[in-house]
Amino acid sequence: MSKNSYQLKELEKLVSLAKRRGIIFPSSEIYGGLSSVWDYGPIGVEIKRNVKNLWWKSFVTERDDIFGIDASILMHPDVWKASGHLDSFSDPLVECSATGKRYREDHIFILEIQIKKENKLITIEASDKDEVKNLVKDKIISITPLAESNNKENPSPEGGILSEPRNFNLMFKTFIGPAEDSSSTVYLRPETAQAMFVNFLNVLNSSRKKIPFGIAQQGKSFRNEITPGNFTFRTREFEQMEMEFFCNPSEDEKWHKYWIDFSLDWFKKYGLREENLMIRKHENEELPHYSKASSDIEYLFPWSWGELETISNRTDFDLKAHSKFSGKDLSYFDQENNNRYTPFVIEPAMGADRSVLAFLCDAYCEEETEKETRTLLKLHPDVAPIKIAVLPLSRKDSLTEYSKKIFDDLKGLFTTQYDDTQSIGKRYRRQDEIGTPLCVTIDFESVEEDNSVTIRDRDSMEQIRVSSDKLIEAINDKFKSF
RNA sequence: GCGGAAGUGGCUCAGUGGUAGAGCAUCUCGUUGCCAACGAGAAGGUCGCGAGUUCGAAUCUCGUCUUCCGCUCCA
Repeated sequence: MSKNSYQLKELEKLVSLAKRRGIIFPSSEIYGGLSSVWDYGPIGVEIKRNVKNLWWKSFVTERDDIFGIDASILMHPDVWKASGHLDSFSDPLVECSATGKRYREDHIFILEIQIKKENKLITIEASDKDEVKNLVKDKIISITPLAESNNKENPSPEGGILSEPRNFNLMFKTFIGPAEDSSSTVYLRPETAQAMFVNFLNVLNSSRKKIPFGIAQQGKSFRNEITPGNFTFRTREFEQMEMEFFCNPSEDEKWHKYWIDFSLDWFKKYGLREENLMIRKHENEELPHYSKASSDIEYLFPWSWGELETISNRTDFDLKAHSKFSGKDLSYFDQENNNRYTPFVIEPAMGADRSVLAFLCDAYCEEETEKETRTLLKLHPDVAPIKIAVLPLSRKDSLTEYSKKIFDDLKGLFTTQYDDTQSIGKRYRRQDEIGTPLCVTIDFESVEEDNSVTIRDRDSMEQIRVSSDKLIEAINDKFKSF
C-alpha cells in the first residue's frame, strides 16, 4: 500500500469518526445528501467555535490595532463590479495556456492580417470590431469574433493557446424581493474581504485610528467551485476568517512578512506540527488580478499539501476600485507627514473549516495497545470540544451524588461532560475519540475515605490523585503543561 | 462537465435470483468496578431512489441521485 493510499485511508477513518461521534455530518443526509456540503454536529460545533474564538482573540481582542466587523452576506451588486468578481466570475471566459490570464470570450477577435505580403493570424483583445480597426493599422483581411472561430486552437494575445470558453458562474445569484426580475439580482458574497473595504471609512472615522490598522471579520462566503471535495476542504459554502491590514505603501513588504510569520506561529501555537506546515510563495502567473504578492500557509493533508491561509498584498487595488465605482474618496491623509495616499492592504485570509480540518487531521492518532487499537484526537486543550469528562466508576447513589456535585462545580468553568454508562474503559476510549484532554474519575475511596478523585491524562493515560478541594487548581496546572 | 470505482442497521463490511446477516457501536439490568472489563437482555435495515425483466430482485437490465479517485481551483 502506497503512502498516499494509506493516508487516504486515514482520512476515511476520520470521516467515519466525525460522523460517529457527532463532529461533522453530511448535509441533508435523509434526502440523499448534498454534494460537498457538511454540517457540524454537537462536538464539531464546539471545535469550530474554539478555532474561531482563538483566531478572534489573536487577531482582534488581544491587539489595539485591529477592529472587528460583522457585515451582511448580501451586498450592493456594484461591489462585485468594482472588485472584479462580476467580470471574471460570470462571463464565458477563455484562459491563456501560457500566462493563465483569462479573457472574456466576447472581447477576443481573431484577425487575419497582411504583414509584408504575408498573411498572419493574430488574436486581439478589444470590446468590439470598431475598436479592433482602430488598434490594428496593418491590412486586415478578416475579423472573426472568437465565438465564431472554426479553429481548433486559437493563439492568445500573450502567446500560448486559448482554452475552450467556459462559464465561470462562480458567484451564487439570488434575488432581493419576491419578484425574480433582473433589477433585483444580488449575489452571495464570494469573499468577506469586500465588506471591509466598503466599510473602510466607517471604521476609520468611528475608531479614530491612524494607519496602520486592520479590519477583521469572520463569516460565510459562497463560491460555485468547479471541483469541490476532500471532505470539508473545498466546499461551496465556507467560512472565512479574514483581516485587511491598511498600511503605508512604503511599508507593505514589511507588514506582509509580519503577517505571514504571525499566522504561521498561530497555527503552531494551537497544535499543528511544524513538519506538516509550510509557506509557499505564489509565482507571478498565479497571482489574481488584485494582488502584487501572495504566500500560502499550506498544511500536509492526507491527500496532499493544501492551503489553510493566503496572505496577500492586495495593494491599493480594492480601495481605488471602490473609489472609482462609488465616487467616494477612500484615500487617507497622513497628518504627520502631510501627504495623502491610498493605503496598501495586506490580507491574511484563513479558512475556518480548513483550519478545523487541519487540526483534526493533525490530532488524529491510532495507538496499538495490548488488545486493541486506541483511537484518539490529540487536540490542543484550547481547541478540544470537551475539556473534562466526569466519570463515576459505578452508578451507586452515593457515587452519583458525589460525582454530580463535581460536575456542577466544573461545568461553569470548563466545557464538561458527565458520563456514567458502560464500563470505565469504554468511557475513556470514547473521550479519547473526541479529544477530551482530562477525565475526572470518582470511586468509593473518593466518597468513603479521603475526598480525592483521579485525573486521567488523554495522551499518556497516566493518572494522578488529587483532593477534590484542589481539583480546579490541578486541572488548570495540567492545561498549562500541555 | 468527461473518465474510473462504489452505495446493504450508527460505523466497517459479508451476502451473485428463493424468509435480510456479522463484528463493533447504542440502550436496559446486574457487578466495590480504572483503560474499548464480565454476565443477562433489547432495539435498530422497504439493501440510495425509480422503473423494468421474473412466479419471486439486495442480487439481472435501464434510468436517476449521491459519494470517492484523476483533470481546470484556492479560504
